Amino acid sequence: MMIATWNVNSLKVRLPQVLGWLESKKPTILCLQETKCPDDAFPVEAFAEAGFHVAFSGQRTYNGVAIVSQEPLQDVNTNPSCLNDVGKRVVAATVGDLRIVSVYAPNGQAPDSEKYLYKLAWYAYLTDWVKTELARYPAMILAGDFNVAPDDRDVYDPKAWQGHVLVTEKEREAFRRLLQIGFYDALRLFTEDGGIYTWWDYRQGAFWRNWGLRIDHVLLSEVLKNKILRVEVDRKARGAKKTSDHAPLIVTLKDV
DNA sequence: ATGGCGCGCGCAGCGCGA
Repeated sequence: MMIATWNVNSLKVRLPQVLGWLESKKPTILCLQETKCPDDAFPVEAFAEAGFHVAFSGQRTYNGVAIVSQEPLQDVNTNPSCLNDVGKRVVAATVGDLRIVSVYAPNGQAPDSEKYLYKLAWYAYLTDWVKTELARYPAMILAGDFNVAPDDRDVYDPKAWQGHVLVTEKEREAFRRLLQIGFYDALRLFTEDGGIYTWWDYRQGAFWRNWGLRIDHVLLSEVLKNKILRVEVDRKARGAKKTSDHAPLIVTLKDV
């Protein structure tokens, strides 16, 4: 099976590109973030015509997450109660034996900001909730924009980024605590190479200079960690016209 | 040090993202 995650920075603007991508890649599951799309405006029909089921949780202007799946989605949870969150940042659903969670972590703005404290608190809530969820669903995948570059290999210029949001030690700790409850960073199971990024700034031709960060991740629970065939970033999608500033991250698993 | 781009909202220019 192939599971992908993509922060699309507005599903309304990106819908044609997302549908084209689904048609060419034919992923089993695609998790979306930053749909910026209220639930009553979600393009359910467009996905249905393309042969995909959807689960979503969105709002105007900000945030918004979805799961797009070839197989029907069951036990959809759009509002984990212990997440205590005003933003729509998590949606979970079951596909066969797999529990899938599409995640959009807060950005954090700046290390001395209220939003940064909110981000750290949000990670603590997420970790608590995921722990409970993992006890119910041993085969679990968290896929999304975690807004943390786990270590300096994941940053194009660690010195320039030092002290900035996305790379601070507290954020990295929060991310590691999430992993410690029983998850594995799929890319790091596949390769130890640095310089693999999923986001590039729109400005300064950052993509063409490969000034990027690895902040989108697919996290696999223990029972799935030995099933990886391939992990790749679809840089071609990032290089397209009218693109998101994130590229899709694709994980292929065997026997799932 | 700042803003640089793109989006939503809404019709100007700002807040926000990362």
